[in-house]
Amino acid sequence: MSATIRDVARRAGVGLGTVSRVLNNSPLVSDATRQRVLDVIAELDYAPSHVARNLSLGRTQTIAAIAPFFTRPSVVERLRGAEATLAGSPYDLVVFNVESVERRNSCLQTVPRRDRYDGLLLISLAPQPAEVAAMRSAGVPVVVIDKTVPDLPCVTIDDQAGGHMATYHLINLGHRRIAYLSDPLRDPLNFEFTSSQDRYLGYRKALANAGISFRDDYHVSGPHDRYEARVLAQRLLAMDEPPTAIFAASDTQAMGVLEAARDCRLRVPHDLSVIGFDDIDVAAYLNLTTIRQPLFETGARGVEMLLTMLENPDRTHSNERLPVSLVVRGTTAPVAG
Amino acid sequence: MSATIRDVARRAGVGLGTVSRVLNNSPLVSDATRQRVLDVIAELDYAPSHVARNLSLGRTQTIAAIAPFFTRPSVVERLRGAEATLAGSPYDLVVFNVESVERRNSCLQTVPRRDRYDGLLLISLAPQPAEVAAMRSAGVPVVVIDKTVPDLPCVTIDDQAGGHMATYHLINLGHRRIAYLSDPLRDPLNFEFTSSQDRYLGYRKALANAGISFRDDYHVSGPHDRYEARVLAQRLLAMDEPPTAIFAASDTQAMGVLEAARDCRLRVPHDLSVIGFDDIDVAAYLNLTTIRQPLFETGARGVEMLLTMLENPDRTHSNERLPVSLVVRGTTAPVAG
DNA sequence: GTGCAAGGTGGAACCGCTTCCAAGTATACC
DNA sequence: GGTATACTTGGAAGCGGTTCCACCTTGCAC
Repeated sequence: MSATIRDVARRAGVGLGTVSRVLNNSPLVSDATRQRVLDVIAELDYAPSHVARNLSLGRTQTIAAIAPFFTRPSVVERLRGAEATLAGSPYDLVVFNVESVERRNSCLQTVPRRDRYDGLLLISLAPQPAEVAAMRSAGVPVVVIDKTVPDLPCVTIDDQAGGHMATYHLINLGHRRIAYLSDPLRDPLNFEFTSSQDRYLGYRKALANAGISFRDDYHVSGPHDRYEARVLAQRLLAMDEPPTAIFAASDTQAMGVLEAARDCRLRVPHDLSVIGFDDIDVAAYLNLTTIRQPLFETGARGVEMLLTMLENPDRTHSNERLPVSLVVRGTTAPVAG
Repeated sequence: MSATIRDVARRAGVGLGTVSRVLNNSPLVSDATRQRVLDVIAELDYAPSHVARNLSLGRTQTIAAIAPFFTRPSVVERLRGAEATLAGSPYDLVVFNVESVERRNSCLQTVPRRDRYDGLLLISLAPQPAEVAAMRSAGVPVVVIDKTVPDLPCVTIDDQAGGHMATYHLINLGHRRIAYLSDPLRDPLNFEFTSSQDRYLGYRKALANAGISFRDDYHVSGPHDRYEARVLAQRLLAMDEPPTAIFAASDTQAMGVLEAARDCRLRVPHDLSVIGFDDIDVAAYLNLTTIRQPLFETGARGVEMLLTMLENPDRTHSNERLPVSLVVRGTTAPVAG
């Protein structure tokens, strides 16, 4: 079908090794020979076989990314950061979308294979110790994004600080009855705590610092979903003593809260303050006050770390924590007198 | 490092060919031998090298997808459909995100290589004739999603019917002053017409059928972006004789229209009817009337077509057009008396 | 003129798998 | 017992690269 290195060698009247050296920019070729080989390559429209080269070199030039719920804006943005960073490298990015525990398990079990991928990016997915051990013994470099996993380099944000920041902002506005609406603190997909848990801790800490006692009934949680959040928020707003502000663990859930406020004919922010988390694209559109986390950057940084690990296998990598910031928009205001 | 087929053969006391036959479920192995080999494979925790097998078989087991603007909900949903369908196959999905003309060109030039990908999925991206020719001569099977390209199998929706449907819905509600807000009808990324163009034709046709004369100043276009759409809509609403209904070529742009309506203190749908296109996730949240197109399904269907092309290289594939439907929600209403 | 380092070069061996052919071993049938 | 038939089986060759070693030139110092 297509030309091989042998065709080039024959045509150029040189040996296989010489063509290979030209291809790999080895200095051990005379200029004249190099030019001749280059000419033949152009003439034959020859391109070296990626697969053959990889077999010979014992690599795949491919990085796998496993991420839950593709469609979540936060995940997409992280993926976008990863893709953008990889675009400047010779690596391909193959993606796996996880939407069930079965698929999570099968991906985590089958994907980390040294002969298939040179590196693995785990987005918002925390492997269990046994799975970490399997990855290690498979020899696949792994970087985790948006989760902290023992023995694995991680890129995270300071969820606790974010939770504190959000709550503190509300307290500063005079709110005392502040609810927290989140995902379940334990994540069925990961058998471990979610970032909602850390944001919760920040929330608790901010309350405590301000001398506001925590009310159990002001914390509600349910699936990461706008509709679920709406129902939860409706429940909060129907209480005898409803909160004057709601901190949602994600912008998506904050959207559900806004919807519930509308259902109850509450004006935001006059009757109810709402703050989200993530600063996804729509947050600006909704004029939603939120905690911004650098989504794109975590994806990009994760890939950077992975790439340096590939170049330098023995260097160990520590965790990195990217900063969050408060973005004040129009859904939070001083508590109504 | 890891065990090879030779290790297995030696250990099981059989030949290379026999192990290979066991791996490939060839019936030409006695049960006793097969079991022995299987035992050794389990014992050695052997897994055949993907790369080596691919080199030998002359394939890559990889499909590339090139898509513009990852972050657009419609693109993500298509990608999700593609990934989900591929998950049941032995193929990997590698993704390329295109956000500039340069990257578009470089992707379209470098990705279609037979030795790198077994198949190519083009999402909302239309190659030019020269590029199509290059793909053909490279021998890479290609399926196009959301664009119609001569000589290439395509999965599309009936944009013109959708445009007609949206406009007809508004006319039915008594609207006569109906504006159309869209992307530029010509797409800089694709050097060709966009789906906005076909929706535009449907819009024009519906107007004509109803005996409503087309007004040039009721058609505005700009980049596919909420903010741009907002500005465009503001301009429409500031006209001496503003439209009573706006048909936006995408839900994302419809969001900008809603925003502009809010800016102008217009109540939707009482003062202004708004209809979108796509039925992305947020549409339901915004209670947006829209034209639903099967995004996930186009991705899935595109992959299915590609897979059958891979199995059966000589069968030619025709284009497929998936149906759209009107989803009436709360942003359209009879024109105010 | 000889010796030697350094620059160029060819090609066998190898990466790990599949495939195909030759050959061995039963079994069946006459 | 001989031979045709059907299973099994081993392993060389090939997929298309890279690498390493041996070998050949040069050029330069002595």
